[in-house]
Amino acid sequence: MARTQALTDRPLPASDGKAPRTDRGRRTLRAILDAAAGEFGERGFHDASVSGITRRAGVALGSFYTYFDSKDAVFRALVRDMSDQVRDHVGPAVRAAPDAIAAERAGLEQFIGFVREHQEIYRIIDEAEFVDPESFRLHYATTADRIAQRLQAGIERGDLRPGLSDVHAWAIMGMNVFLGLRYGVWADDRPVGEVADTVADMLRRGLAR
Amino acid sequence: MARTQALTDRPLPASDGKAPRTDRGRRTLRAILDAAAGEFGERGFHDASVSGITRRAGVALGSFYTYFDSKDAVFRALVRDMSDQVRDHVGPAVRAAPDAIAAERAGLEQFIGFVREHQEIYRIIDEAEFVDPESFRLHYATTADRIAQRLQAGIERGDLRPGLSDVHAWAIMGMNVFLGLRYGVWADDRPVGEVADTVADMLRRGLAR
DNA sequence: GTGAAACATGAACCGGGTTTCAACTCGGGA
DNA sequence: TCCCGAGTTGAAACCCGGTTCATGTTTCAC
Repeated sequence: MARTQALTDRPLPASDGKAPRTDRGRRTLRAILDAAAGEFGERGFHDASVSGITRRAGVALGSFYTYFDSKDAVFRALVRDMSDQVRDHVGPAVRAAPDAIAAERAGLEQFIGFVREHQEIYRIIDEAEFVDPESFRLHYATTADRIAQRLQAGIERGDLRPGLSDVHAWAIMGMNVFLGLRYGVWADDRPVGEVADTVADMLRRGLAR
Repeated sequence: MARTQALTDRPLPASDGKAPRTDRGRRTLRAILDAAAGEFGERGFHDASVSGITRRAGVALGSFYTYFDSKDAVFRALVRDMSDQVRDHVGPAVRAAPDAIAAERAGLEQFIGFVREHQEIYRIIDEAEFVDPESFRLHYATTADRIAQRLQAGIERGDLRPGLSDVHAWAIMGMNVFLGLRYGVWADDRPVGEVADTVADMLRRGLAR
């Protein structure tokens, strides 16, 4: 359950008015967040317990409430944090791609790779549909939006045919999410590159004979 | 929250050894299942309560335990039931399609249509990822399998190019699920047929210029 | 060095929801 | 008509985890 610090240096996501003011406090908050990712990832929101989080973090139960208002609040913080991590991990490779199809290929490849390192993101982001619908919506709406912008850029560069819409963006996102689940979380019986190649080929030429 | 009886006449899904033996019992079980679909669909698994289900069903709390061993058990029964309903609703149109791309188009069209009538399906099947992972896995694995079989048939008929694999099947399923969420549940700002046409075109020719 | 603010602790409180159960009613076969 | 198993009832036992809070400890600016 390795946790990488996100690339950009955001303030640590505590509840309003509960941001730590000393290094000691920042360390404790970090420990709680990492523990929460583990606890929620393994047991799901409902079976996860605040005392389980603090036990993993090696702090007292009460310390949790120094930084978060509730169990919901830490979950919300985690969802935003993971959403940002995905974006930061996928972005660079996408921007470095030579053309639009290659960009989508790179996006998928990076995404599945990220998922293999952070299998808990499915349990956390998907469960947000029930625990924190706002964050869930936001995550997918902005992701689809980024894809739509890339498609638009591809059209303008002449890589892609005109007339692509948000429907295409949502289709691509859906593919990526399910391929990540199947080949990143459930099993790794195919190399990431092979899956990405297959999809890139499908996006380029379609399936017809 | 209309509920259609599934096409095939399966025994009503009670817990083991708790199947009703009289008509009166079958009516009560049916009422509990329908109420459960409404309750879980509106409030999600953990906010839903057994007393909420029995209140909706108009039966006493204790009657619930005549038919189900636990809150988990009724949820499990519901997931399988909805999974079967989707299959039964989408199947006929897919089989009637003239070629492989048309079949996928029809499948998506039917699916989004079904979702618009049964928005609770996402709350129930998606939440199964946490409440009943076995059913969740089963639902998506068998769905992907059916798509893979259709692709294979399409290849043999000469509609599709050879070399399509389970990756393509999972990609298509992912597209469908997310398009159903976006254009079936979140908003209906595009006609179902338009979404289906867009995807069919994408599957046929790809996105490249 | 000192004091005040930040931080840490964990027992106890508390509410809510699942499950049990013993008493009761219903309905259909003989 | 009578009988008995199937079905119904809802109060209460039971369980469990989120949250609070009074007390003790650490940090750091001055």
